[in-house]
Amino acid sequence: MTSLTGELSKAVGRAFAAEGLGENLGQVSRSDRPDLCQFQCNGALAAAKIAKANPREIAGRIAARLKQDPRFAKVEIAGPGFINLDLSDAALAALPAPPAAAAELNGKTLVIDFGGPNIAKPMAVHHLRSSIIGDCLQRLYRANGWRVISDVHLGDWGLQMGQLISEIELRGIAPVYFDAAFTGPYPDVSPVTMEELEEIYPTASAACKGDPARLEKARRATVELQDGRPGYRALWRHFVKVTEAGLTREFASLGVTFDLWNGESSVHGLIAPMLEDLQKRGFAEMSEGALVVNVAEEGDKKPMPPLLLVKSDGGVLYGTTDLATVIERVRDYDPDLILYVVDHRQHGHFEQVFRAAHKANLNGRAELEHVGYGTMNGSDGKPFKTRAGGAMKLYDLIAVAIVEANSRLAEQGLGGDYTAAEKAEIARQVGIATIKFADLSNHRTTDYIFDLERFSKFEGRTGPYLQYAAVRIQSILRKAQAEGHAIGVPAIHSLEDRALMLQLLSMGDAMRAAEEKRAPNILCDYAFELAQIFSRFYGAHHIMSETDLVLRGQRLGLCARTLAALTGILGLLGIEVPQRM
RNA sequence: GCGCCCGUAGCUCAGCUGGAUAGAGUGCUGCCCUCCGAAGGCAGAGGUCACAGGUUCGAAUCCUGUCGGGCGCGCCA
Repeated sequence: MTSLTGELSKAVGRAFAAEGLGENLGQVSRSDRPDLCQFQCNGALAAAKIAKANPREIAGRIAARLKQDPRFAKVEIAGPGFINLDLSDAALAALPAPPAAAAELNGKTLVIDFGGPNIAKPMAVHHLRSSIIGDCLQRLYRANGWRVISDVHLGDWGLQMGQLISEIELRGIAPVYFDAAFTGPYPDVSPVTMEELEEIYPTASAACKGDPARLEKARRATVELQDGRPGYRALWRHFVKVTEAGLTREFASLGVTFDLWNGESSVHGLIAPMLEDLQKRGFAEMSEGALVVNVAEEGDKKPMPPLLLVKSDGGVLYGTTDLATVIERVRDYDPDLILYVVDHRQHGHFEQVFRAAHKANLNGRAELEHVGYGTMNGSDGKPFKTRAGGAMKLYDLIAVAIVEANSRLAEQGLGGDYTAAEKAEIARQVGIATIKFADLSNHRTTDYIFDLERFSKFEGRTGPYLQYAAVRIQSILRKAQAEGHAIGVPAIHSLEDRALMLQLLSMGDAMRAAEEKRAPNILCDYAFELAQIFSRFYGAHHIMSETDLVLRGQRLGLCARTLAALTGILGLLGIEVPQRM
């Protein structure tokens, strides 16, 4: 995706270079003062600081050079030394339309780890963030030309598994899996359903919390599972299978997909060799009965505990599997970058894992980065709970949003001629859009106040507003087609045309900035501004009733381009555009 | 205790590699459907950017301190 300000920065940078100044001073951005100009460059101020010279004098020399460039309709010096720029309408119109999707590959590979649901637990609202931020990023990186491998990375190998197994033993639900004399084969059908697991897990977890002996039993079961006890493995496979069936449905309802359904257990075979290698090379050592990697570094401002690889009871931890997973991903994909889209409270953990990986040189050429996001709290600022005190299920949240969308559809009195199936599909698309946009439009690192009302709003800066804008354009284009009106090449005749064209051409900048900062909210901002600018254009000019056929064609051209851009960005956010709504 | 993050309009939030008059949505007050979809558009009121110092020609943005809030800190994930 080409970057408009990137292109302009090159031109201005050349002017700086020609004056013997740093080329990087020529950085151009959209103007903070749209009333004064379209673009600005503040490099003369920085240059003046470095050279201890007069900024306006430097700006004047740069401006003189830029005036030679016919693309600029205006080159002005303002204030202390801003260089203000306007492109000519001809230059704007001549710029290529940003492609709506998939650029050519840039040769870079990303592995992205997100979702991270756990076995035996239904997805709760707090899984929403990782899922849709991660999904947005994988779509964005693909659109920006990366080869992307996404991995759901199930939590399927830790103490929780031992808690489940031991609880099932205590309840006597399926004794065959605990009979050491049994030689198999084990039953094909799971002894527990997903609903039962959802009840068993919290019970077991609570029991372990209050009873050291009970916890010890769970620990032992975990180690035996990891060591390969056949009955435990067979039981565990049932847990995984039963859970995956539910998770697949949940992710499908969100429109989120993964290339890999790996889990912590996937790297089990890599752990023993990794431990041996780390010990042999002197990176792992025994400490307080556990095998650890010391990751403290000189200059640390805080105590940095070691990364625990093997507990004193012989079990491995998620840091162990995370480290082994780095090895696996480097081996299989040789990525340039591995992103972990995980709650920011895990920051310390990832710092340990990354340090260990770097120290032992396990990460190949891959940069490792924790893309943290804010926690989800209730309106009281405390971790979100339902009235009953439990975590709200993601499924229930989606259902609420869809019900709201449905009632709005009915309120509008529109869609009287829609079939029931079509109404249901529209409500689903609108409901999901509401949730996704409400979540993604916050900067990912800010702590999140979960508010049901917010997830059901349709006015203002919301997902449905954007869908509405796109649907309205589709409607115009459908009518134009029905009446045989030609769609022309966009041209600029008015303020509204110009503003819209500028915004359309800035799509690449938004995508680049969102990638660099791993920040979906930048895409949300862009899409909202685009829709707003279109609405002004739409309010100011007639399209279908325009009698000047050339003008009408040009406006239809702007509509078509806007629709492509809007649909494209919404696609990156994982938001679908209904045919009508 | 140590460390990280945060404190911007009544509310929910952008902006933070320093730059011109600090933005949006919502809520509030008005206006706009005998013309393409009003889930819309336009206008108005609303802010000592927590506080105090400092660096700078210039600070919401950088530095220091204070207050307030959140989070993390070895055998859970």
